[in-house]
Amino acid sequence: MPTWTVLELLRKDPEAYRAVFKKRGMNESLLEEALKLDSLYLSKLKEIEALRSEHNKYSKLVREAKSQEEKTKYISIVRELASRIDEEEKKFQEIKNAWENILKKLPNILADDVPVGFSDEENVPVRGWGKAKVPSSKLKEFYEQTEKWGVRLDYEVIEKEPVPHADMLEYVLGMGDTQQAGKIASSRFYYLFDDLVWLDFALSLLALDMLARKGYRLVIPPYMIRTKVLESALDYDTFKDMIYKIEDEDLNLIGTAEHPILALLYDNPVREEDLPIKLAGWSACFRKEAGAGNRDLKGIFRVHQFHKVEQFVFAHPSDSWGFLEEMTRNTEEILQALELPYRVVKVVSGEIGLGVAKKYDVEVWYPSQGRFREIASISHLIDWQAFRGNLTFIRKSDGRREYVHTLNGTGLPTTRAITAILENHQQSDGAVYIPKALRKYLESIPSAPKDYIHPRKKSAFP
RNA sequence: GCCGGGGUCGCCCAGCCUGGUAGGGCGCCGGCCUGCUAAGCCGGUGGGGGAAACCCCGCGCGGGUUCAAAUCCCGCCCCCGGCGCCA
Repeated sequence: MPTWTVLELLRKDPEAYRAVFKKRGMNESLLEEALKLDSLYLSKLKEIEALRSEHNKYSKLVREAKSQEEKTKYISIVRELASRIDEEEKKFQEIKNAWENILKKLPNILADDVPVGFSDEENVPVRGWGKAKVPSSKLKEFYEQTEKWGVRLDYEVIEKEPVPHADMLEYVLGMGDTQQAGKIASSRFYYLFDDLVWLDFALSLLALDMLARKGYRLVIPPYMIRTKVLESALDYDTFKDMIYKIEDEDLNLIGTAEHPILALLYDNPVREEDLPIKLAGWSACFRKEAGAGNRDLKGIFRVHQFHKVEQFVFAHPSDSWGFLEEMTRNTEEILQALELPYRVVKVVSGEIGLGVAKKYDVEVWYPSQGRFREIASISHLIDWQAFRGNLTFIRKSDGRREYVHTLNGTGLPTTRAITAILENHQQSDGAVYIPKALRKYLESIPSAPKDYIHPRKKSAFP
């Protein structure tokens, strides 16, 4: 395999790597074990190679032997060696498996400017945008999530309590049904109706169009992938309870387009001059949301199935960092087009994810909750995923392989964007304002709403 | 699902029948030569270990036979063609 940042650091500067464990709040016994296993692996590897070398030497002599007598002699030596190699290889295979397993558990390095901390509340806001509607009862909370950190957002104090998105959806607009969906599927599923269907499409179109105009290639990926491919994308042990698996087949429903897009280069090297490869994917996403408990059970904020536009970049190691900023800006521009007030936070070392070197979350203001909620997340994985999935490019100078860098980021998750719109763009008469940037995607559709989504006239069904 | 053909280095292909150092072409990189954007010639171009010499591994994946497997045998995956079935 080409040089992997993590393995290189483990071998050349274990103490620097230990600092990563400390920052992430990880148990260092994993590091000790990795160091021990790696040196055991290397010494056993050399031992076996020496034996195999002997074996090859005598095997060659068998072929070149002049007499039958000589031949018989060499064959018996080779036989002897073969059985020793067999024995040693069994032991080595165990070591190798353990070695590979532990490599897959190792955390990525961290960027120098990742804040050290172990809870979401320590995430560091870096900037904000928009004009937030803040209920007078939530002013203190708003301050604590913005100006306290030196991040300024315009705001307007509202006296009337905002309607939570779930109530907007089901009772004010009458365009969602989570009760019946719960009955026929389970909680966290939903029916969306009428104008919200158009809104869902329009949101996808807006995000795809903005990214396509920035040079991102559009893609609809497979919605199911093999387990070993998924393992290359993430720390499978941690995530396996979150993933829907197809019965009797080695297929998993994707939780995000990130994974099948990443797999475009799975065992499929590209040429150096093809980098960077920038993609904007659209897919349905399926998530068990195990461990979410009772959080966000109402409405469609946290659901098992939704549509999402995803940004993905395969980058050259020499210039990958700029894309983290570029992709974050892209997300911000989409939210600005939707006129949604948001803040960007740098995620702390303890919450960043095993494979991630640096991550920004983008959070939209929810007036009824008095807090910013995550709508997007942009991560730089360096060569962590590339190592697992063997994602390489062929160096032009010498034809050798090198790992690509991968970055992924939310473009726009549509159902969550709908909740943000229902919260931020609700009017006193129950209608919902449609941001101007979305309108051109609705204009060509005669039955679609154009400037406002109005509550549905009551009828018996649903 | 059945029958047949196929999967070999970034791409195209040979080698398989008859087991014994994986070869050619294209592309790319470097060098040489010739002064002219060309052609020609030489070398390099899968992975690992090693300071290096060099050694080990690698022919879709996994097993087996053998002193020795790209090559023979078994299972699986994928691609192409034909047949069947079909929202």
